[in-house]
Amino acid sequence: MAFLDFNHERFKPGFEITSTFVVTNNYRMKDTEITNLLHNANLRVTKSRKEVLQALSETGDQAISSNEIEQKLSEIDRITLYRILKAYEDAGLVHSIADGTGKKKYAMCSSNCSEGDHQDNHVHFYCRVCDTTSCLNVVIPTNLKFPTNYLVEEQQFVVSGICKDCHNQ
Amino acid sequence: MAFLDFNHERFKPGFEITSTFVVTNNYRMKDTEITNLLHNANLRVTKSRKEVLQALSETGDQAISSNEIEQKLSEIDRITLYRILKAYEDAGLVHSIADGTGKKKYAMCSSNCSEGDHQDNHVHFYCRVCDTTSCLNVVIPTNLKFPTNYLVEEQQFVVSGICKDCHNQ
DNA sequence: ACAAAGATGCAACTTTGTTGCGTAAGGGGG
DNA sequence: CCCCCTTACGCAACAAAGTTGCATCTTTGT
Repeated sequence: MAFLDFNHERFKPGFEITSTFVVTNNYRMKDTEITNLLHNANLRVTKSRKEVLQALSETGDQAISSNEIEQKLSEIDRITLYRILKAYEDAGLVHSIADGTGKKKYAMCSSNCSEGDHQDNHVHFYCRVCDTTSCLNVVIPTNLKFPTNYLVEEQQFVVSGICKDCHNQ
Repeated sequence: MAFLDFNHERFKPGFEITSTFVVTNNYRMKDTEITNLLHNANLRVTKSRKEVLQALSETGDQAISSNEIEQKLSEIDRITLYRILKAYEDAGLVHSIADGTGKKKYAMCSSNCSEGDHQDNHVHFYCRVCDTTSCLNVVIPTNLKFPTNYLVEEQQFVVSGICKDCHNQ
């Protein structure tokens, strides 16, 4: 856990991003992969749960809302979906983003998103043209000089504007 | 406007915060001040609008929800309040924060928050204990090395955890 | 003071999200 | 393979946030 004390220390996060920006794959997971993922997370394997993970893996780095998942799956119950997403978030399989649109967006955690004390420490981008939120493969460094008094548990860095696809038109 | 291109340039914002963390005043604005503020923003001066600005100025650096404002004012219509807040946001008098709670929080813009192309470029902190969101007097620098392709218009940096008051107990 | 422009207030509605509870299904033990 | 406990599902009902339309009232420039 990092500490904040803006009175005594400089707030100098010192971004030093080493990774370049690469769009993560829109990989359609195999059934066995999904089952293993659920097993490892101590979650029961059900039809709905597998479908939700499937849907999230297909969208890749693009974060989608509960409603969008519901439409992709058509058969799933709305309330069940909420509960599944909550379970996934608690388990660290999925992270949610408040992108300013008022709707929570969900995306699969990448492998570097550790369970338990899991932080979603990458930058998100919201495009106001195509109304999509995506995960950028750019990590908010955890070695920020956060001083005392404030206990920092999570950080969300959402950049909004126009994404590369919409901007090139 | 800054540009993003994670392929060619390092995402190296290079935080260099010069201001220290100081809680801004919970200053109760005078009636004439409020009137001037509205005039300068080309907004009509009405009872409700003055009261909303009053309420927001009283909370100071603490961002509050539409609902909280409604309760402080008791007489105001819920829908009118939404419209007032929208008008204030458009005019650059007020900025909103998506702190992850699902409710939009509002706070007055400080003087360095320029109108028009107004960015709310300071860090926000959400405390999960007292359930409050506050503006930190710490600015996200605008000289981030944002390269091409992505057009960056706004940035929101929300840090959450436990605030100094709740942590010292 | 008048008239146009704009703000207000009410109704009705949509969307998002939550809670409770009976039923169905998963999965470990025998 | 079946039983049974635990957990997930699905429905209803509800709560809260936010939007739209429209008639009425208020502000403000002339």
